[in-house]
Amino acid sequence: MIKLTLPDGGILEVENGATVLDAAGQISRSLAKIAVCGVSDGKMVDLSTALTRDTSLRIVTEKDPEALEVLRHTTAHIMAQAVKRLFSPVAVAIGPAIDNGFYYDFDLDHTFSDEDLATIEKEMRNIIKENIPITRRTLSAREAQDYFHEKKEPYKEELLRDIPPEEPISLYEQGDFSDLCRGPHLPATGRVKHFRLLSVAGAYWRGDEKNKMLQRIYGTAFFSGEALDDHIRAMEEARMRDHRKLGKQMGLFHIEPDFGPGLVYWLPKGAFIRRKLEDYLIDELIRAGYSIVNTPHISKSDLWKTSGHWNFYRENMFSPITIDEEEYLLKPMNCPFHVLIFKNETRSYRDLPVKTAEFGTVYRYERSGVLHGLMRVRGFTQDDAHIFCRPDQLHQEIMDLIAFTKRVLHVFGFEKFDVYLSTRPEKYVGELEQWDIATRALEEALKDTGLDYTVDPGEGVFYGPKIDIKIRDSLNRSWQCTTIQVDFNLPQRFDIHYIGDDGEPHRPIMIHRALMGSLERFFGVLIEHYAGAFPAWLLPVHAKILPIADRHLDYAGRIKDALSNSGVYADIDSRNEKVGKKIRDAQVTEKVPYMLIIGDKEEEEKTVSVRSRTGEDLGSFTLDDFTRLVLDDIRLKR
RNA sequence: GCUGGUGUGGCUCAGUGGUAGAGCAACGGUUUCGUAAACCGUCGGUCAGCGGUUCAAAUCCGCUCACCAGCUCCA
Repeated sequence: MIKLTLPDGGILEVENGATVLDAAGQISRSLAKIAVCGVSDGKMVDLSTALTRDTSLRIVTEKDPEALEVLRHTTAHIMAQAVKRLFSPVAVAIGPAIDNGFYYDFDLDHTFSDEDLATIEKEMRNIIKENIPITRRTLSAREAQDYFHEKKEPYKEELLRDIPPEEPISLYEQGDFSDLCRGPHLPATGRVKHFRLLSVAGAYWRGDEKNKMLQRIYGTAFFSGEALDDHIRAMEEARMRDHRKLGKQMGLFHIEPDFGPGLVYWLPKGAFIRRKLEDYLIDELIRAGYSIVNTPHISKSDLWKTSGHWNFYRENMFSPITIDEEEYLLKPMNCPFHVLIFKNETRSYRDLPVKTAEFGTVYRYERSGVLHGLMRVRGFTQDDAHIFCRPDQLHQEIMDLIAFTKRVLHVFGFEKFDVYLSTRPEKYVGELEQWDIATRALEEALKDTGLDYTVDPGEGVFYGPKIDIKIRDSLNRSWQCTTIQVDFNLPQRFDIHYIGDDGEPHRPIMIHRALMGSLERFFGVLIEHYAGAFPAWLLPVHAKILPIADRHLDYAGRIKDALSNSGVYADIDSRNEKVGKKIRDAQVTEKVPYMLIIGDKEEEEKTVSVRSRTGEDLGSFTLDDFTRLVLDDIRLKR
């Protein structure tokens, strides 16, 4: 007998050699039914794993988050098996579980179509019906090499070469299919029930564009039909919220693909919202001690040579413009200009930190395949700022920035963030020692604010490491907006300094930061986050007045004027339409916060009937009460 | 940039070799209406662009551009 320590601290005695499933069954029959795998000694193991010594054991069930990973991984194997049954020859590459599902990469001559997905799905259902046991066996590196060589799986052979020789190599087999895999897996194909293949796309082998492009099939799987349906519904919801769709429908922005892909036109309503965002932010910036500046859109290439952009960022810059035989470049960043503003006067250590902020419009060349609505464009406006500070101020400034960022993002209802610390990339400028100091400063600030963060090795900018804060929106999707970057390099390149209390010149440290990131992207995120239903404080129309018949137009006009005098923006739908149609347009298409329905009754009682865009009838209001309601919304930014 | 798909009036889409269609929007009228689409009529397209095949091309072929799903990259 051996002793198993369970998560609750209890000890379970089982026979030496009993499997994880046996142990689960010994705890309870129902547990064994929903068991997916086990965690023993901190390692995920199959249900069929034999236990041969005293150890800790936790049974992972369908309710645990890790279980989905196992399910999806197994579903990926079933998909690969189906593809191998249907097509030949096929080489399989990798097929992991990912955030919302799984994928598998294949190399074959036939190109998959959507019809193929249906066929593959059908074959997968066959495999599931066959309820094939999934078994694991381990073999030596040599055996594995021979095995996959014989099976003509060159990608597996390549993967094998990267596995350290001392590590055991495991193979998972289900009937006519086998795969190199760490596992664990479900015990049989029949355990997979609710899945869906979603799309097919190209993907480079190992994500490197120098390698061959493979075909990737994406899919997802869940333990219950409801969970799968929920997920499909959420995908549908995300499609409905797509900022490109809503932007068109609501008249927020526009792009002219024929006259400049990735270049954004802010339509009146979108431009109004942008102005409100800018006003709000400028207010906050001034309060936080920033100076608002404006700088040119182009400058001579010399500036970009000095800054290092010409060497390290050229592939993202637009081609030079020649003016009076001099070469000018469109700015991809604002930082060199802010450095020049700093340099424009002699700075004392007492002046520091100097904080310059600008809504600076920059242009970056992006490869044609990556443009995406407002999220990825070629011209955008950053809510950019640069902080020039003394070394002893660095830590506090970063702390302040993180707090400032959180405060502003909370206003928009963003409560959850993913924080990344990106370290030195392959192409970089400056000395290693300074990179270390900068990276440490960011890391310490992160630790001191108590934020959880992930290190992203090699993902920093060429001049310094950075903290990226990704926003989770209302659908729990993640967007990168905020970035905080420490830079020792530009101050050096431009030879800027301040006079210290010792009367000597000293080099300041520079922090680059963008909070919303780009106004375009932030706007896109907001559209999807709010599903187009912007809070009143950002909107050009707070209330749509909907007269029932033409004879109410006079009263409608008087209401509009009265509201306007108290700072509530109202519009009248004076079209010759029935009120149902006016409601539909105001609520569904325009998403105006309030609709004021007025007819004989309202005119008689000097009231308005208020309907919210959520569809709720809020009842009859006096004009004063309604004004107060809207002004409260605006004041509280709700 | 790469792989696959798509490109038809302002919008959403039908039309697979034989004279370009629908709904919505716009415009003109009728109707004056009580909480998610009234009715009638009118206008509007060198079918992304260029070239080719054909008696004949939105439709078949080639190139270019753009968009979409990804890969890669990033605010």
